Amino acid sequence: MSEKTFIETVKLNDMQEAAVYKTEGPLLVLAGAGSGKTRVLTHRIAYLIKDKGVMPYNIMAITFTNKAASEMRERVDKIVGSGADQIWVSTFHSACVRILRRFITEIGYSRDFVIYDADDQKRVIKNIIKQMNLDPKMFKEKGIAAKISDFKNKLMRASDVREQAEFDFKKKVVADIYTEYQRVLKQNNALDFDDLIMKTVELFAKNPIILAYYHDQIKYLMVDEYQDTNMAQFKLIRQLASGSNNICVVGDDDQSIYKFRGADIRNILEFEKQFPGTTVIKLEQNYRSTKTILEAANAVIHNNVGRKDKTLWCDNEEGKKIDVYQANDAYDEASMIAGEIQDKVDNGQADYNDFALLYRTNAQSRALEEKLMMKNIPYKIIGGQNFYQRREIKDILAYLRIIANSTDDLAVERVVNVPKRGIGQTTVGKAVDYARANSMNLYDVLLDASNVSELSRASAKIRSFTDIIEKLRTQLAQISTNEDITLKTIVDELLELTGYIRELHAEETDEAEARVENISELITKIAEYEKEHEEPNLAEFLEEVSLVSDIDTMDEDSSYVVLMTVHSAKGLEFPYVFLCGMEDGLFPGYMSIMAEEPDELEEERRLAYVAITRAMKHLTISYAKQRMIRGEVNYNMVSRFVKEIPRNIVSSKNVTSTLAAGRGQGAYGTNNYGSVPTKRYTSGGTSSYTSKPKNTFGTGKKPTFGKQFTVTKADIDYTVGDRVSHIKFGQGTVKNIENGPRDYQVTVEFDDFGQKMMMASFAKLKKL
DNA sequence: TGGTAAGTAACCAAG
DNA sequence: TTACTTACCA
Repeated sequence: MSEKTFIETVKLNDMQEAAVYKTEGPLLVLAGAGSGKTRVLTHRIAYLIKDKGVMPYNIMAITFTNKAASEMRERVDKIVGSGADQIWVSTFHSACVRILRRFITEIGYSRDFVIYDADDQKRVIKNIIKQMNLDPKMFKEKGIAAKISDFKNKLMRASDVREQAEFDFKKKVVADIYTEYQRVLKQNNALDFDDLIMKTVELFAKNPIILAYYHDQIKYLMVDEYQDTNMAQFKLIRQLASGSNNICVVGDDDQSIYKFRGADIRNILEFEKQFPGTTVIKLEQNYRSTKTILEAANAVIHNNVGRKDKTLWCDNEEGKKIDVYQANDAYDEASMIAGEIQDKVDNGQADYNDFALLYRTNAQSRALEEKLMMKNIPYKIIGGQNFYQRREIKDILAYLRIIANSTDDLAVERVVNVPKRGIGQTTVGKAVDYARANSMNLYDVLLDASNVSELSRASAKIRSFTDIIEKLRTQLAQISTNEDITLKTIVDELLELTGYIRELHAEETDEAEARVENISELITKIAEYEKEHEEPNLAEFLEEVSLVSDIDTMDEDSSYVVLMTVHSAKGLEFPYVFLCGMEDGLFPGYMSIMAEEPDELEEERRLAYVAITRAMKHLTISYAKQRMIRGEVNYNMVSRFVKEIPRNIVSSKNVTSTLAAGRGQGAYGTNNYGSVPTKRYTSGGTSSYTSKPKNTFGTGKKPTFGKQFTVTKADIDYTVGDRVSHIKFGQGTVKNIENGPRDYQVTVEFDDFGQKMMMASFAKLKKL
């Protein structure tokens, strides 16, 4: 760290600076929440390029989401001006795809492989279980999929599992399923997510020359969110770093929250052992949150035993106390939150995108969504079901996959009878059997159906399917020569030939209409892709799509409240955070309370720590006295994590509403709180009980279709005086339309709900 | 073969 | 509560 010519250093503190200048050799940066680790990474890259003269393409940075990757690239770009596009910034998965697309033939796969998601995996496993005549009660596809994933994260092949199983019957069967699973994937020319990492490690292990090629390229390697890497990822990093030994990892053991999917905290705790000569730098100054929020976070996380000792501090203002609300049920909780948001926005204190609603489980989004919709607050739900996992989208993509890759049997199985064309289970079963018996691809069997006696009766129907595929394939082949044909026109044609949209319209339900909208969104995405790429390529599009996570679609510039799980929120920050459903049994989850190992509870506590530290200005915590879970009403106590927050920085309140009123006493001051805990764990046992279903106060309405609401200026086809319908409020008459800065403000007099003012793009009004 | 009714398992988190 | 599977009939 000799020369400090770098302009930006003025903005960095000593520790951050040290991390930026320590470019050679292994470096472990233990970066507490909000301590500016992204800033360190971006400045480090900028320093390498500007001051050390390192070529951008000699730098690689690995992140967990595409969003983090593109942000990093943007920020580096701002500092260095140009060349940032040549830095290899990507997620583990896309980096591996890129490597495998080039070299996977070396380990016996074909370069045009497709990527199977969780849904595809389950289908494959389900087929195998059926085919092996196993008891589906004992072998559930989800459980098996999780096991296989675990094995792969530990780089164990099926043969390794089998060896290890010895006389363990069940494990042996699992090994057999795993073996067959790999065979099917290979036959379908497919890799699953875990394969992407594992096969890359395998490739490098088998082929030092290829690894050397990457060593030549990657002189400086950086890894973000290192605490969440699993064993396979660790091996990969070690392989890549073994060339230059310039490896910098950034992470925080207190924010390790992905143990359940194989993350191994030892990767960060034992980094120094794995990379001798490591420099360790701790970033403990928080720039994100108020003193109050930080104090709460520290108080909570200090109850964990297995952690590297450190304490975050900050120079920021004291800030307001943390609000803790007791609500009667999830609907009260949601109303309270929606009300608070609306107040702050109306006062001009905040914009919608300053708010995040965080919860432990995706199911909690329902009540919140409903109340937000009631109040016309624009929102976006992140996670749960990803856009590309929706049924209609997967159907269309399956067609595209077949067109692009005829060996993808799974895709064929999925849509051969979608929309219905009279090809039933029996027929598909026969075709699958025939294909297996003759080691053919399913699609080739279908093509030849008229010559297969078992299929002759259905051959006309099968023909109607293969004709579509063949026609589209011909078009795809002409895509580069005939300028009238584009990916978009192929999809249009696909929808036309299959009648997919017509079917949906015929249903005449809101849900079907939402699906139609999703499909048009998909078409838009395809068109965008084509615009962005010189030589659009269907396989490449499918690949991009399969690696998109839901968080990648979040857009800070749009004005909406975001709803997501605490897991999804890792790495993000928001001025105002609502942490909902803080009840023992929900957060921490029932399973972790019951677990014998304290590890599980500690992971939940880290999760709570992550949640609290997302907040910049103010944190509101809420819990409900009763909550409906799976049709049963649960009565839970306030979360033990809330009790771990010092009382003097908490302001507890009761949510009063027509429903809660009269139900008596105070929020968490009186009934549930007990004494301020100073000891590690509060008294054991379960603090929640469940009653049989009884009358619920909920409205019984369900606003949730696939579609979500984002704010882009809408095209509106109605004017003042028109009759319109709203998804929730029913019919009404348009009273006024104002052209606002971002969107049209529409005032509608609803027949049943009175006058409402709403944003056009959000309200999705339909002209009648 | 496909539609509907009844039955049942699932909600813990994600790429 | 909801989504998905199984059972039975047209």
